[in-house]
Amino acid sequence: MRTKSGDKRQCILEAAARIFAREGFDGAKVSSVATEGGVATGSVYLYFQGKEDILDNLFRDFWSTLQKSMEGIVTTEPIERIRSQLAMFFDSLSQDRALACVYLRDHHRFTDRKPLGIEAYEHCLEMGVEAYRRATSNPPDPSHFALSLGILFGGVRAALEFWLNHDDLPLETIREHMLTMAMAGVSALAKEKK
Amino acid sequence: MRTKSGDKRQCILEAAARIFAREGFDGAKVSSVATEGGVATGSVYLYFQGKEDILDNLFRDFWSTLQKSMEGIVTTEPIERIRSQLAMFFDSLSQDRALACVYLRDHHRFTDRKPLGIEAYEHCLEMGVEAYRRATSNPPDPSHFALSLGILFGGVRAALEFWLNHDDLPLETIREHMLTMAMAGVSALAKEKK
Amino acid sequence: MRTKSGDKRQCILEAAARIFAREGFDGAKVSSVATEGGVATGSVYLYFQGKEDILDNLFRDFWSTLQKSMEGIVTTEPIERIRSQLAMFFDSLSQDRALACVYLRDHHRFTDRKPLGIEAYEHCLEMGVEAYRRATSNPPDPSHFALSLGILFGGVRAALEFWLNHDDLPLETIREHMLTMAMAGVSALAKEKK
Amino acid sequence: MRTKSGDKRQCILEAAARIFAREGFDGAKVSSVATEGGVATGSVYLYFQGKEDILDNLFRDFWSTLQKSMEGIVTTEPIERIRSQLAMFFDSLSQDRALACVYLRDHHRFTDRKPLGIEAYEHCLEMGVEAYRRATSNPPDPSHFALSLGILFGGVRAALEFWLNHDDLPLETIREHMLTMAMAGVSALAKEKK
DNA sequence: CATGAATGAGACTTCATTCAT
DNA sequence: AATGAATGAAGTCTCATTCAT
Repeated sequence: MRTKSGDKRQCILEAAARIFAREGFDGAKVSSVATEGGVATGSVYLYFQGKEDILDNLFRDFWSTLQKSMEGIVTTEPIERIRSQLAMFFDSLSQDRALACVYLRDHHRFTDRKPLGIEAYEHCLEMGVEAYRRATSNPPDPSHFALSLGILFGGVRAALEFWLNHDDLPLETIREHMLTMAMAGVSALAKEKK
Repeated sequence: MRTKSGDKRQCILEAAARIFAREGFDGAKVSSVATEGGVATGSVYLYFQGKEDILDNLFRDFWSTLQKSMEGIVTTEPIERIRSQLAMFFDSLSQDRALACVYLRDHHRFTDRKPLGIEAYEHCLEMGVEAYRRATSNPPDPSHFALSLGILFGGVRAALEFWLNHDDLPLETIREHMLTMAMAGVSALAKEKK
Repeated sequence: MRTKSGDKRQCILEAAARIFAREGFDGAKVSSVATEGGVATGSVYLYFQGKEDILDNLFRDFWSTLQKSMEGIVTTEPIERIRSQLAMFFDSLSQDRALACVYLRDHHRFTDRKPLGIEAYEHCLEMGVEAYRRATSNPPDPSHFALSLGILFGGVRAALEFWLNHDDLPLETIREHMLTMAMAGVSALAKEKK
Repeated sequence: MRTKSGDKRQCILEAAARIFAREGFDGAKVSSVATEGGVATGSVYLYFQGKEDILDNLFRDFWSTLQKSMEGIVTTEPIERIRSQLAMFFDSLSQDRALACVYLRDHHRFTDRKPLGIEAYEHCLEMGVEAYRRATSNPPDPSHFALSLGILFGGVRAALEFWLNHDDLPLETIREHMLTMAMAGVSALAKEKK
């Protein structure tokens, strides 16, 4: 209860990110989250349905923010759009170490269980696919798009993992490195498809 | 005297892979693993120290096998070696759906806690770095190598995840797609470094 | 908010004494203690670290009480002090059948593992040794004191065991009998030392 | 299987004494006993009904031996007989540290559960009571005898406990000390009764 | 007789969730 | 709304005993 009740929800969310990052979702105790958030255990259940719901909200908020950012991309040049999207995904996570940690470790949790998951997530995916579709002038095969995107984002995630586990390279370097590789991959496909 | 059948150990290991794949490591019950393996709960502890030890062994075996395969690569051409390594990694996992599932979800478990983890794993990493070093003729910066490799393998993992979650693309297609993108990334870096 | 009632702690402690008395420490189930105490199993762990901690607290409380009683002894006559101490030890235990039972059976548990155990226990010992020292005017040999005291208390314990196992003699009789024998032993030594 | 099969039983018994002494009866694993005895786990069950039966046999053998010794006492002088009996009890146990340890810690186990316990034990008790009866010329009150004997043996046990836990006094000293105190107690009662 | 792998019941403990205050 | 004590279901691991060899 360190601030006015309005952002207690936020406190819990942030505390959860830190605790989940440190202990893993399964290893985290609701009571630890509460303590870290300066709140009583029971209060957590005033704002969330349960432990799982906290994680869902963490992800929902993340994708929501990301969606808004993505919608701000102005370039219409497809390749450039993809690049921006990857960069934004990278930047969103690299801004919050704890969240990144949780996302990289546990994102399968919401991916797996909810094929029809979070709305914002779906939107982001669509934007990605859309950009991808236009980057290649070929007959659309949605599966291929999804696969390519998946691989690209896999690369971004790996870059972020590297960032979390090593201290020897500056964030900016990692980012550029990743983008270089990713865009090379995109180009390769764009060319191949022709 | 009944002899400790090595085959029972294997049963447990395989059962564990299936159960871990379905329930996640934390969600999996040792008793479920035992049942799935056609063994009494207590027997699990004859072959493994505990739940965690099963996972470790699963990974150890995986890397061990992979290491042997990798050592069989004959090409000396660096780029070609990298390609082979990525392919082998992909192939090892795509051969065993359950194991792939576990690996993709929980590999951070052994990565995180044991920087100096499994020997075979270290060897594989070294081979990767070595190939990478020779693929670029520049002054060696180990960090960059590790980063690049990490990104590449992140891509492979993502491709495998796609395979696990979708049924619409044949494995072979996914594999080629992934390799194309990965090798494009490698080339881009090789060129850039010059 | 329900407040951690100190009375619940006491309930558990008393229940534990009864259960430990009946089943022995190793044979006792935490769940039985909880049930006997009218509490949920998990609640036991709100008040105690674990099963062992309950026993420790049982003993700690016992020695604590005994220490306070002993400090109330006013006689300065050494022989009389010893008599009072033995009587008090006897009386403390004979007041609580269950505790006596536990003590007589399991006191080695805390004696063995904690040479530097409970503070109150140490104090009681010191008081005993001190009285003993003054009862004999000879050059002090701490080991002999400890041995003599040990034997005396062994006798008290045996008397209490008799009380627990037989119903044919009134407590008071047992007490006097024991004190008579004990004090005879003390006198014999006091004389011998001259 | 370190010796010819005949004394395998004895091996197990001795191993059990050592293990029980170290770990306590409840803490001891049958498999540890087997290992310590140079025997397979299963073999233990060829010679004994189960864990408990080993303890029973340990005690049975002890009392059996003691009984034989006691029957060899020649003095007819009652006081002297009591002294000899106490001494014999002390000597029997002080000859085998492990057994003493077990006896002192766990003798309640067979005392408690078997009021009509081991035959040899009963005989020893009778001999004690008989000597005691004759040491006092009063109308017999069996309960008093049993109580007095109990107290005396409690003293002996305490002396042995001291011996096990301290190294600073020679066994002989402890023995004499104990006997002096015990006999003083006996005399006191003999006198009082008149 | 001997072996020791296999069994499975059962114990301790944890922790998500509830609810009295 | 807030609290945190209380709950009790459930999971990991142990170990006495059995039994196939």
